[in-house]
Amino acid sequence: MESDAYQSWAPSSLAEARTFQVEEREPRRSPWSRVERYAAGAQIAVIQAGGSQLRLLSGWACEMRILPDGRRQIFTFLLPGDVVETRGFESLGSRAIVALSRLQAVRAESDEVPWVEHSAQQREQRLYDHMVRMGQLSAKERVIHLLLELYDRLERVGLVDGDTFKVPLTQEVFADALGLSVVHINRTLRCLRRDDWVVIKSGSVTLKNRRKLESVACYRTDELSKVH
Amino acid sequence: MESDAYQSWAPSSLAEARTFQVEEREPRRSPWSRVERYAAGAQIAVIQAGGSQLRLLSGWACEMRILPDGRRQIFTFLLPGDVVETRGFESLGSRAIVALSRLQAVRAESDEVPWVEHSAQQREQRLYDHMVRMGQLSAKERVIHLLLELYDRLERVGLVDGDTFKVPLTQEVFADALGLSVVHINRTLRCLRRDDWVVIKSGSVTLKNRRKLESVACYRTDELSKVH
DNA sequence: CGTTCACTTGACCAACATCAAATATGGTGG
DNA sequence: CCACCATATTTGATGTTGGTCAAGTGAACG
Repeated sequence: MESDAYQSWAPSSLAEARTFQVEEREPRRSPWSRVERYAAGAQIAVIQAGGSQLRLLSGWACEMRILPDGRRQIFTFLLPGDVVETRGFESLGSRAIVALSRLQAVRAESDEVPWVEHSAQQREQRLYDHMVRMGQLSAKERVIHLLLELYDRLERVGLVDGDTFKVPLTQEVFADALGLSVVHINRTLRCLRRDDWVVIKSGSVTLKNRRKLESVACYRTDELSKVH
Repeated sequence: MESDAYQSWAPSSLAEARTFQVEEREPRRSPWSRVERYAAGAQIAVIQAGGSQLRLLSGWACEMRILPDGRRQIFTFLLPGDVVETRGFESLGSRAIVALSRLQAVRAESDEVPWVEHSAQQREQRLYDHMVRMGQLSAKERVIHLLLELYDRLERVGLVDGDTFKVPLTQEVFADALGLSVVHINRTLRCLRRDDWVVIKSGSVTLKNRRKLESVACYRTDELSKVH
């Protein structure tokens, strides 16, 4: 299951990406009858008024909010296999779900209910982890902690190759997620590279010595994620 | 409906407050048949294994996590009228619910289901707001933003007197909630007092000029909260 | 090849943390 | 009512983290 080529995300275009674009769905070889496709930067949640749920097949998205003065906060990342919660979005766009790369998704079927619920639980768990990151961890810890989470989640759906995985995120997206400036994200990454803890190269991340990283960042593999 | 006298919260005792204490329930004049009582610092969630829900009658609690190195993150405050979520706590204590003052609570009845769900939605909304606070706002903004949230929530249950309300929180609790040091919380409060924006005196908070505070802190009154 | 966007780096500064100590404040027993 | 204790608040001095501004590099794309 190869994911789509990652496409860069123009942050300037994102702010006014109120117009979503659904590309033509074409059957292809995918076993899914109704695959929906979205372009990077597309806002994909608001259209789901009916309260139905989408499951991501490939590509990344995020939940975010934009403040009146332009500051952005990313709440969580949505990865292949995740179910996109679209309930509750009637309550005025305090959150938006935005594609971070090209995306494929399908409607969740009724026989997937347990999976959908499990996904929702994990998502809530991630919100708490993310709050700890931003409230208690230093910049270096935050980056490592987030990378470990991404590793674990991608590993679970078979998207990790050894200790390396693809991350279609610009440093600006990292900054908006972790509550840091782009410049400081950059310096932090350089540090991690210098100490040979994490190798980041054009969308590819390699975690050396996972154990050490876990203890440095107070990362605790979440029990819930092992269910199922 | 006068709330209980607030009791101070000993942070040191909190960490090891694994033992909850349920005081004797006495009928008193309260109209509730089965009122449960908790002392300040008591951990109240873990005992609810059945997945039933408690509704707070008086007193404050919080959801929090303690990191292995002792750092604490408070996720949200639970106020009178709120429903304490106790589902999902089987998933190993990644969160604890702790009383911040003396507390009274009752089991939620089955005819309260819509209210319970509404409370859960609001709680989720608060988690997002809190992430924005910690990720994007400055110290001054964070404090104001939080105080505005508390004001709105207390106002909804009739616990605001004019522009003044009681807050049974130490500055350390504020610090743990907002991801700041106690010292800096203190200095920030002094600033707010100096500029005559907020008056804080022994557990009482008065917000002068709410409009200005809202715009300073990027506070947006949440539409969801007006439902019901 | 010029444009755009992401990444990188340096210089500088503001926000916030840390350490230490002094000063309330509230609850207690006498 | 007072003295005492523990905890909370306040303040100063000082250091660190991370933000801002600005400029430059590099890579992708038409």
